[in-house]
Amino acid sequence: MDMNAQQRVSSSSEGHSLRPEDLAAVARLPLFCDLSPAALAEITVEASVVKYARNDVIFRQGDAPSALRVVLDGQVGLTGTIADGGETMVEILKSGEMFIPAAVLTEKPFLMSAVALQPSRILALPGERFRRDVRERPDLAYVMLTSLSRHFRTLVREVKDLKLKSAAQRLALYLIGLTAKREGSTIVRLPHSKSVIAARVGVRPETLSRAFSHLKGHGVVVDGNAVSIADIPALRAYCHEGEEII
Amino acid sequence: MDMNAQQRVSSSSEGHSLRPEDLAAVARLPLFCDLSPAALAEITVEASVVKYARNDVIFRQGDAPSALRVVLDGQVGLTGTIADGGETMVEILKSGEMFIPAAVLTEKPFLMSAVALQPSRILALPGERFRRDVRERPDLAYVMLTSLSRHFRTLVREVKDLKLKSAAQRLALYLIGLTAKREGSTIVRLPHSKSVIAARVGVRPETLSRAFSHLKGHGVVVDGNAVSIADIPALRAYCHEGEEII
DNA sequence: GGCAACACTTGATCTTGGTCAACTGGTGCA
DNA sequence: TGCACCAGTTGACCAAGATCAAGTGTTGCC
Repeated sequence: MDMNAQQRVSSSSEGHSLRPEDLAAVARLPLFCDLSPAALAEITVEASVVKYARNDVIFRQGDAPSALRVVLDGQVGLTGTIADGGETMVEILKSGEMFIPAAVLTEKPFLMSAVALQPSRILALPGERFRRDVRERPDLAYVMLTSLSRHFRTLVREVKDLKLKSAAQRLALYLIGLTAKREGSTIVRLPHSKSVIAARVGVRPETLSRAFSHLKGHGVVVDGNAVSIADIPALRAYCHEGEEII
Repeated sequence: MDMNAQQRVSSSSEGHSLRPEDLAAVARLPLFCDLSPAALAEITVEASVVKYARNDVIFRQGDAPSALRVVLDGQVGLTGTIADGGETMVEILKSGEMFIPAAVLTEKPFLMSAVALQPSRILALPGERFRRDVRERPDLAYVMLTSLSRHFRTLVREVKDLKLKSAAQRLALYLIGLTAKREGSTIVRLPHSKSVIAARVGVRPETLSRAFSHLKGHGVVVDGNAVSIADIPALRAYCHEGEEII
């Protein structure tokens, strides 16, 4: 919750702004790896990298979007807030993920605040420049379009899950997401504190606790932040996933 | 629920496919009005217009996306379904709105089914062709990107509302949306049956009824499908809208 | 070591919205 | 005219999740 312990690491004064190792890291991002090195260099001319400590606020809901951001290292949470004190985690981002492209492209105020959930390094692509690049570089526009399309579909799934599924089912889906493509039985490590996960799943921490104990009946055993899942397909079936299409 | 009473009105056999008046209608869409007439003609070469009767299914959740679609006339509902019988309306579209761009661009199965809520005329832009056009025409990619960005933000708002607001507040937001930009007091006509609105807001019809009577205490009076709102800013305040940023 | 702070859990109770059922009024149709 | 059907409302009850409160570790700090 404390503001602005962040630290600009590399900035845009002379020539190219990013340190070579940062540029290399950016080139490896799934997001930008389809772009030519030349295009990438162009796009990142005015970019900078900023470090944030845990719990630093990166921007606040309502702010004007100044830059498109990409998580280079760490974790970022996007939280929606409401006047009466309600708050929820809309999304949690990890390394390699871009955030708030829609706000930057539409030049509308942020709908969410961003907080560093872990010490993080964030790439910032200034909005004005980025919008110009998108207008002038078809390759960038295309990459953005496919990325935003994929992202859009995760949000549609989110809306459906919120309207149609129980807290325990949403938690199970979250856990399945953590297992990535593994099948059969697995042990996963929870990448966040349980209260963060609760906000992400859309329940209170108390309810998350109860949802976990409910999932015991479906082969999910929790020990601290290690979760073992006995039978992923069974868990998937429990939340009706895979019957409708992924 | 009955399938395929639809009727192809103009198709893609010889030369240009659309009737001139359809092409003119397409050119007027907010979506495409920034494109040059030449570009538009190109893009719509393989397009067709299909008519659907009320309750016709346009496509089903899980189907492979064959074409990007645009509502020329009528209303279309996008519903998400779950194996155990649960169903919800994720979105309702009216004339001039495009749907399922994300599924077409990513070539992934539909996450929702589409149903004509009213007799409708739907423009279909075949997927293969459309994807090629997007790749080859920067102007089209750019238009799609801004449109999808705007759309994305409405979904983010939806997620926040579902997580943070009560049924009555979501109904109030829906009503405010109907009033568009009007201020002060207004009377609006509900554009759908109440059961459709209930699914859209994310509650049962019974709960919608009760939410309406709850809103009486906030200056909302319902008579059939005419709704009078005494004080829009007050209603907005009731659902904490405008305090957080729109 | 001892104590405060925090994260999480568990239990009791309350609120919201869902479920089931009965009823009303309109609409279409025989 | 009368009847079946559908959309919507209302009431009684139920269930999921929130809230409030107390308790258990664990961590970090003096």
